[in-house]
Amino acid sequence: MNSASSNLTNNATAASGAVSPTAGTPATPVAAAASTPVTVTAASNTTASAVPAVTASPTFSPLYQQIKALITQSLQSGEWKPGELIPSEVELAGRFKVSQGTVRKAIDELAAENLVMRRQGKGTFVSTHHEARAHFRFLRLVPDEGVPHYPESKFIEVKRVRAPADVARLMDLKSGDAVIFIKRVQYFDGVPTIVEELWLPGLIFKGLTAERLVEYKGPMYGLFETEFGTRMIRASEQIRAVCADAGAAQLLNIDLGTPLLSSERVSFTYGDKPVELRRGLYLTSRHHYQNELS
Amino acid sequence: MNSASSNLTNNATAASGAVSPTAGTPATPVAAAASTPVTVTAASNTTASAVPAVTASPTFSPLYQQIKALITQSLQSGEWKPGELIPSEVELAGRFKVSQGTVRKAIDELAAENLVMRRQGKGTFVSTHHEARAHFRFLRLVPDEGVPHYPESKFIEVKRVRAPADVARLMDLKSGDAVIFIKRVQYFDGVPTIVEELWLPGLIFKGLTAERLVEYKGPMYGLFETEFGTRMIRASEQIRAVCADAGAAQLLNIDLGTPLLSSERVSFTYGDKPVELRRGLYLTSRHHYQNELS
DNA sequence: AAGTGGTCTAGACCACTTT
DNA sequence: AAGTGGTCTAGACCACTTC
Repeated sequence: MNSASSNLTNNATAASGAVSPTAGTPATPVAAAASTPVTVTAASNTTASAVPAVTASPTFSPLYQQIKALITQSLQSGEWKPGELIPSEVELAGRFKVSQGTVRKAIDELAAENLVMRRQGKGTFVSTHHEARAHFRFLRLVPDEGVPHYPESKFIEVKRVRAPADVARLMDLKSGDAVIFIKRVQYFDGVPTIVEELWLPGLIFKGLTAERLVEYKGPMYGLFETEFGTRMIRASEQIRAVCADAGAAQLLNIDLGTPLLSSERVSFTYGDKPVELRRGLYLTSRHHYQNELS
Repeated sequence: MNSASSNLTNNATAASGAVSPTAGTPATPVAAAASTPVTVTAASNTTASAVPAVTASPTFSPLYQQIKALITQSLQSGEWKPGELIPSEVELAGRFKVSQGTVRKAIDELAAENLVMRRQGKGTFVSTHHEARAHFRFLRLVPDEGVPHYPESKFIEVKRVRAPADVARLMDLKSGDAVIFIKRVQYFDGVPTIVEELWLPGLIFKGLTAERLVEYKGPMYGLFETEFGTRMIRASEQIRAVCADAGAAQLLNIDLGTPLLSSERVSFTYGDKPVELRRGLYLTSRHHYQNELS
């Protein structure tokens, strides 16, 4: 069932008749018959751009954006789980009482944001981090020669701690909040290449243990997605060049002072909520960070 | 005038009548009345994916992709120059004898690739590197604190040389071909932060002098675009961490061995043709490389 | 054959900019 | 008022997958 407040505002007063000409009147309520036909002013936008403080224009948003927000809600709530098939365009069009073209445009954007994947003839699927193609979306380190492949992990440390001030600030927590700290080394063909430290909100990742991490093969984001219902959507990364300190030098088996690529990355889930801070040091003597600019 | 061979193949035999049911028959030839109505099999794709050697399926491509290719040709040929307004969607639809929706979808993709920019109420404009928003598309180095702004350039060296083997390979030239070599340092607030070396094909950039570079204010890509008719479309970048050698240390006024971000970037113009190799060393003590992953 | 996404059309109206 | 891009609809057919 679609939760309460979901009234679509058609600010484009559709083409062919039947719709009352009064602007702002919903074409028809969504799903569930009884629902107060109040004009929605972009309030159902969980994902979208922050709502400007007060006043400002009524913030009209096109129908397809409202549909997109509704679909996103269903993704976030787990109504359709990662890897699963979502309802067809025609069915969604019927459910939302809009044309298929409008649903299509909504899904087009979701597909562009990698939240869903379309497959002609089969349907539209919820994206998942359990796929070869998703593995390298956030890991851009590739070997100078040979084909990219996923590294092996060795966990150094996993513990619950109180969030230091800088970590808390980046993750939108309060200083001292419980967080899970993970430190690991990753190996390409047996060569230690990445040492990274992760912080995760304790509230969300309660029950995450070293044992669970070790026994799980594959990308951590896959584990997070299936075990903790938290899917990483996008990330923001800051890259620098630094010198290896004693700790990194030992773990990566390199000389003190070797130049390393430093990456500080904050990952976000639905609603632009930060749910991971990751600080990595990359050895780039046989690998490089690959970026496509456009 | 649209050059010869531009016949659209409508492999979707449009909806409402008038079109002969024979598959492969063009809906109607494009522009210029007289043109041999021959079935085109994606031959007019200059930009697109390489045409598979021989045989293989007839390589159908949707109408909007063919329109996109035609528009791209006009952009490349300079029929519409950077910063200029291109014909309206309705006009293009009329010219190509397709519906406005089809032109729209073609332009949508061009806009997504930053080749054109749409402005509601005004029209669609050819993108240009002479814009504030374009300045940071390829330069991702931003200050740790304060607002980003464009650096000042000081040119160290500008000369014609023969392409070394590695440069030639990356730029799709023959070893020994004439190239223009440029070395410069860039300053943020007076602090030397970037030292970079560029190689450009001598054939295209004939007449590029140190004097012209020095007197020109603004991003080099702007100069290349207006003076040499070569517009950079996308780039591929490899990033590493390295130690400052004697030359870099002197130019950046830092200690020998200071860690620097190394970027090797190949930029491409229309038709995925490489037209610039740029090797930069970035001092990241007060700046960082900003990347958004999604 | 039926269902799904993908393409194409034609026409309507909205939001925005300029005349 | 006229022109441009932006949204929305309804219906047709194509390409692909599955039954």
